[in-house]
Amino acid sequence: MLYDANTKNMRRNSTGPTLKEVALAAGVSIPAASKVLHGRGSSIRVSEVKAAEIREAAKRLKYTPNALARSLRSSRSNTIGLVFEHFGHIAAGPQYYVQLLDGIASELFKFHYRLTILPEVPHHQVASVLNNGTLDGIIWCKLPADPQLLKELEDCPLPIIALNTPPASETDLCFFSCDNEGGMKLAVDHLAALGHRRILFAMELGETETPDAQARLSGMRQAMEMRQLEFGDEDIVCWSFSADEFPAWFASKPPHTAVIAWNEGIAGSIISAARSSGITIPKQLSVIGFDSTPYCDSMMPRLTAVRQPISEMAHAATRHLLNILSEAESVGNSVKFTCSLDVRDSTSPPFSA
Amino acid sequence: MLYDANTKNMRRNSTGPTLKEVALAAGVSIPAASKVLHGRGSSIRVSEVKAAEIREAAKRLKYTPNALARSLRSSRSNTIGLVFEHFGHIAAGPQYYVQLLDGIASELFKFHYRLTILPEVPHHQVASVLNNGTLDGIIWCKLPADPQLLKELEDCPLPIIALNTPPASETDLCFFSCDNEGGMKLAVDHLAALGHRRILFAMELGETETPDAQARLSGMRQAMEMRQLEFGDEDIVCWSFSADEFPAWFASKPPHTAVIAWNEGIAGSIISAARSSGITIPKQLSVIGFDSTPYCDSMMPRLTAVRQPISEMAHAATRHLLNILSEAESVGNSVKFTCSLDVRDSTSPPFSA
DNA sequence: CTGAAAGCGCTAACAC
DNA sequence: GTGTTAGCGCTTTCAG
Repeated sequence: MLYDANTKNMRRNSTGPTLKEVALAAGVSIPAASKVLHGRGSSIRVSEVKAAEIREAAKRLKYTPNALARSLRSSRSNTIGLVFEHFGHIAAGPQYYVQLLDGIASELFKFHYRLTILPEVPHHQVASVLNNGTLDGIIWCKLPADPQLLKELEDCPLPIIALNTPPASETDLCFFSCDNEGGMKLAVDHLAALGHRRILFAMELGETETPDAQARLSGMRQAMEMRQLEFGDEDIVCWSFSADEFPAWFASKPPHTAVIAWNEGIAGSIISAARSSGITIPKQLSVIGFDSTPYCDSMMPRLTAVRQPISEMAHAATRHLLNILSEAESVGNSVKFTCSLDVRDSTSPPFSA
Repeated sequence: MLYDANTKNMRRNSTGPTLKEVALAAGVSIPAASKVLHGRGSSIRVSEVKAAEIREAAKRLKYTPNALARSLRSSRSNTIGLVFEHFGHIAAGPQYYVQLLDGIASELFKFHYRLTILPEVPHHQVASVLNNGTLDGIIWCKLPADPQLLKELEDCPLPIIALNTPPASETDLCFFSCDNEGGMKLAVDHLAALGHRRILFAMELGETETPDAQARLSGMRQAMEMRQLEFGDEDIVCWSFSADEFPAWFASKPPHTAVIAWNEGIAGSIISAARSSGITIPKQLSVIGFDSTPYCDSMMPRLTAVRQPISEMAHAATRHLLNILSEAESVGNSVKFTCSLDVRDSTSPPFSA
């Protein structure tokens, strides 16, 4: 005997008809229907006649497979989770974030994965948020260098990719990042070649402790040292987005002739602050930003900026995760991407030169 | 007898320990453990002693509830799906999209919902993509006015909110949109008050057929008519993002003294095209954009723009969806948000005036 | 070729 | 108080 039409579980719930109902309608067993409609089960062979009936029934009933049940069974959700440290910034902040998101999503979609954006994950309970069956893997942007967090992540059985995070020494997570040091060197070299000797680094409030920030700082330090240019604490400033304090700063600080900004957002606010203080850029002050995005072209003057290959990085990281998922492939390969410099109009030889 | 320790299902799979293992470790039944750890089941009462043991076991084993199983049982995934018509634009396009995304996400996270970004949904198989158990509700941005699609959506048992979509007459979906007509009227009024009589509308390639676009166009038409200003096909132009054709256009077209741009992106490209052609803005040409975002402030001159309350709209739409979910509340309330005008520096009386 | 049976991990109704 | 019994919808042996 097959399935009883008046079992109480036959109620049409919100998810629509089930495989059982289709099987019933077609007069076959559930596994048969499963095989025909989803083509999995190895040991089941269905005659073309029955198969046609099953397909017909499914169509007529508008059968929709329940992904939840399938995932529960197969331990595969076909969904990747994205963790953004400081997601709140995504709209307010630089374009950088969107490009990352875009790159990840487009790659994922190509392979029929879904993307779930997670709220900020409490660092002490990573597992319960991530490892709950709904996610096949994680991409964590700007993973903080908190050793305890790293430890927890390693205990988490899910494959995790740290994107835009410089590799941390003592773990075997997989890191995708840009060569921050190299990028800073490009910026310093460009300015030095133009004749600048005293250069300011403008950080963003709240970002100073991130691995990225540390890397850029040390990159700048090295590059300046290499050219025997002065670079000390006085040459590092933490900018708030409004930059109201600009005029005072410009008058009081050491005679910097150029600024390297933590990101395009900071650079933009420096430029507009300068403009409203009547300071001419680049004549009186050269400005370089980190991250070369469409933003940079809309500024006036157009912003010279270090370019990290954001989309490439996002693609590569995503692809790597997908590879791990499909073939249990080489985990632990960290990749560092080279930066380049997009020279636009916000840099020139210093006025005095 | 409780659970047998050497049943073969006891293997530690990738999702970690199960309720069963916790129950076993604590020497209680599965429902008891469930009740204590997740506090649901009504009819079960557990002694404090056992409860403590259960909690202890869970902690020791690092038990993580499987959200998949729970969702399957409860028909609730605590996840909202987001459909962006043309998601590809999100990084390249105007900030508008990000702000929407940001608004939705932040509201959702507040209520412990997750956000899943869906790839573009094939219009002929909406149900199978959306109604598969993994989503509690949908927010569809820029829902196209395709009647067949609307029909399919109505058949879909999931609550669906159309965000940034003017209400379509014949459905009972719920629409959240801005008053495009009113916004265009503000723009026209502003320009007319400054003395402009011939105004161009610069659309975006590929957007011209969207409901939003139609609404803005008709809004502009009405506003111009009301003031008895000329407005015909010659006054509508479709701009590609590069706007290389600007100089030719500026020389050949009717003597427009002002442009209203479909969005900030278009406006920005007009401004920079004008700049490189040696045309002064606003003196020789006033420019107004739709969507007042941080972009507008970074342009030179700063862009006068119509503001739709993007974040508010996103919040309201999200909240509404959540309400429907929690109380099966009033579906079908469409809301239209009022626009305002942010006057900045890209508009002035026409040169000739 | 095809159906019955077991079970993914969890919850809810019903005993005692 | 506490355990047993039934499934959520689907897939996968395993018998015939």
